[in-house]
Amino acid sequence: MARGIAADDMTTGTATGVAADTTTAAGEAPTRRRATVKDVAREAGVSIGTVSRVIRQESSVTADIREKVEAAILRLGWQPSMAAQSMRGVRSRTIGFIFADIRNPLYAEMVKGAEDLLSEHGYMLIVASSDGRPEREQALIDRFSRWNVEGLLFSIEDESHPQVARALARVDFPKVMIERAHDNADARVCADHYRGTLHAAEYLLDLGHRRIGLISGGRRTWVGRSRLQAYRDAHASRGVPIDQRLLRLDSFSQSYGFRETQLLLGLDEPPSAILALGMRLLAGVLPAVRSRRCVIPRDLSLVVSNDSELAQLATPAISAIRYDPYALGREAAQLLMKNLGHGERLSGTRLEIPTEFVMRESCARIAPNPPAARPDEQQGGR
Amino acid sequence: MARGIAADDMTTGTATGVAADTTTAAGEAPTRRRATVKDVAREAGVSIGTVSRVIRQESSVTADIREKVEAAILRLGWQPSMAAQSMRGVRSRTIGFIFADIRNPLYAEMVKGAEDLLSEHGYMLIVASSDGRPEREQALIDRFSRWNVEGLLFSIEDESHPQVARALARVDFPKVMIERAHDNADARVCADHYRGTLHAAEYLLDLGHRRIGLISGGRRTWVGRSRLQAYRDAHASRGVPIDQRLLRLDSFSQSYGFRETQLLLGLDEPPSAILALGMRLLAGVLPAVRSRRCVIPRDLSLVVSNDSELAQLATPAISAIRYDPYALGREAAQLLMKNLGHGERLSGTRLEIPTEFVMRESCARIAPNPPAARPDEQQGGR
DNA sequence: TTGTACGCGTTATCAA
DNA sequence: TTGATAACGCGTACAA
Repeated sequence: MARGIAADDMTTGTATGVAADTTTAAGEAPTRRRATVKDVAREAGVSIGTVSRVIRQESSVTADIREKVEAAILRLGWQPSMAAQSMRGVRSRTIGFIFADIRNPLYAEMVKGAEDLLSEHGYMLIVASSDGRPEREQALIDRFSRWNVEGLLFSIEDESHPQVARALARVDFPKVMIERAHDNADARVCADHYRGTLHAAEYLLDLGHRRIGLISGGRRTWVGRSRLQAYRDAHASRGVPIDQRLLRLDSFSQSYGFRETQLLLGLDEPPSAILALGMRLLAGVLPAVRSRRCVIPRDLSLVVSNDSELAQLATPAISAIRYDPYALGREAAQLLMKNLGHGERLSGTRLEIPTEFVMRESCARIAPNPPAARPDEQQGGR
Repeated sequence: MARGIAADDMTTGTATGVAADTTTAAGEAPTRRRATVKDVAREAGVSIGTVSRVIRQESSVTADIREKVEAAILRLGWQPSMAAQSMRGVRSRTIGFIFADIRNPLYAEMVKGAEDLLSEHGYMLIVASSDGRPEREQALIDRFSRWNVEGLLFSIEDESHPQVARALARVDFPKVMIERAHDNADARVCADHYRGTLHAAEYLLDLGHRRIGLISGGRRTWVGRSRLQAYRDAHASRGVPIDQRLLRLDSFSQSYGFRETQLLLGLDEPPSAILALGMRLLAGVLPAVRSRRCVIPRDLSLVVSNDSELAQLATPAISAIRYDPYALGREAAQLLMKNLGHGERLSGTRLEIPTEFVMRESCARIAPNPPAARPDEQQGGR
């Protein structure tokens, strides 16, 4: 009576059969048993083999029997148990995706991209975040493996962590790294951060900037290394030396962006430009800049990565290094599907998503004279 | 020979053991079989029952045997198959979460909140997005059920969709609705949108606004209804009639925000204030406002929901109705855990997350005289 | 074309 | 304390 389900079925169907719960004498928990093939077979008056053949779309079933079975299935609301199917070697049609934090909009986009492509292939995506903790990454890999996922999309936190490497090695489904490089993966998909960063750094250098702050994270990942390398190469190509104190490479977090911006602007020789490379940094950089009554681009030029609504709509609009994370997720999933198709792995495949530089209003040319004494910068007099 | 497991074990003994693959004579696919209890039992020289007892932490196993078994497990890299365990009724320790689109940062926060709480209880969260399509919602519910999830967090798209209602009814685990109301769920957690919207609307009315545009979505959900009700009640309490043309209630999308803002501002009698209630609307509203050379708050007052970095850092900063989606996700998961604990369902529980109004610089007082002719509004006199 | 019986990898119940 | 064995729900040879 608390649950109208059984009652409803009774009145309508020929016989609810097993799916209906056995309400024990008193008003106890209405624990209802899930229907099984046997129940369906009995309900339809056939054998379990026939039921199995019906749901597996085998052609060797006569129309009327098929109808009877399908009706019974509908009546009982039966669905084959994944567990039992899985034990018989039926594929799970499921892909796992592990990354640090779903709150990073980039990952959210990638997840959506992957999910869309996978669903086109009848696959389902299950995601879990690791918080960037290697133990959790390892636990999740193991857990996914126990769930019989058929493949894994993974954005590892520390590419050189031995435990995680071992966990990756011992599972036998294809693995695609996202924005990372790893020997134990079959393929990787990354945005072209090197080129994007190179372009941005050269742009700033060519505007005359000689002290460019770099705020970013991911020291232990391919993304971090590419960006730093591009920053260095740009300086080398323009013959500009790098002041190590301008490098702040320990985190992507908003609070880190805030703190390090303040510190940079407080230096004796503050940078005249900042590269803030990491989705959430901008929301920390902007308040820090404003708190110092610093005006962009007059007092400071700024380039961020990735693009965001905030970068587009801030005043002034912030120039950004952009790429399409949705496409990245989609490509990665695509690669996984290909790998699943071939028995052999297309190992070593490496896909690169292009980056583009979106020029807005956050950068200004700087006078080539040394900023030692600046008598005229009081009110930005023309 | 096809599966070298036994052979490998023999030869290596303590070393890599079974997990290592046996590349068959030619360069064939190194298809590796997963180890099972039997393998472990054989490796450790015990029976499978003992192995099972070891991993289930039963106390009735002597220390030396336990050690032998654990060593064997480590050597073979064995993990009990979820499928087989599941068939024996072992709980999956997994919760499902269904919503429209993970790219909505609110959901991302909720997911994180739920995930954090669940992991404290040894549970794992698996999420999937429905794209707001009822068929997909239904398919996902069924799929989760087949995966033996123990509970479901769900933000249904259309509360009155019969198919989805039936899908919900036929699965027997506890279900908690997120930001929605539904008879077939055991509990619900919502933000107090009514109060938040009421406060915002009254605030605008008290500033003298008489024509307040409302842009939002979710007609078929509790959220949408609460907001509209609050909007109406605020007007009623201030004795202000509502012009139906100011109501734009068909979507939460950014593009909808852009289009409807343009349309509203193009009316013969445009609104003097806009309530944009939906996370992604602001990114559409702002450009639309700017494209009309309309200045906030001089020409238009604006209040949005939910709060965001964009609202905080835009110029001027935008007043917002705020709540904590992380807490919402966490509370919902908490409720689910409670439901799992008790055999009986704490049905009908309803939790409300408080909203607050964050006043910033996007609203201005408006003169009480009718805006029919406005000769002095050329350059914002004074 | 349909039914029967076995096995998948676990857990749990018996005996020993 | 340990070992043998019967389930669990499904897929599938094989028999009818």
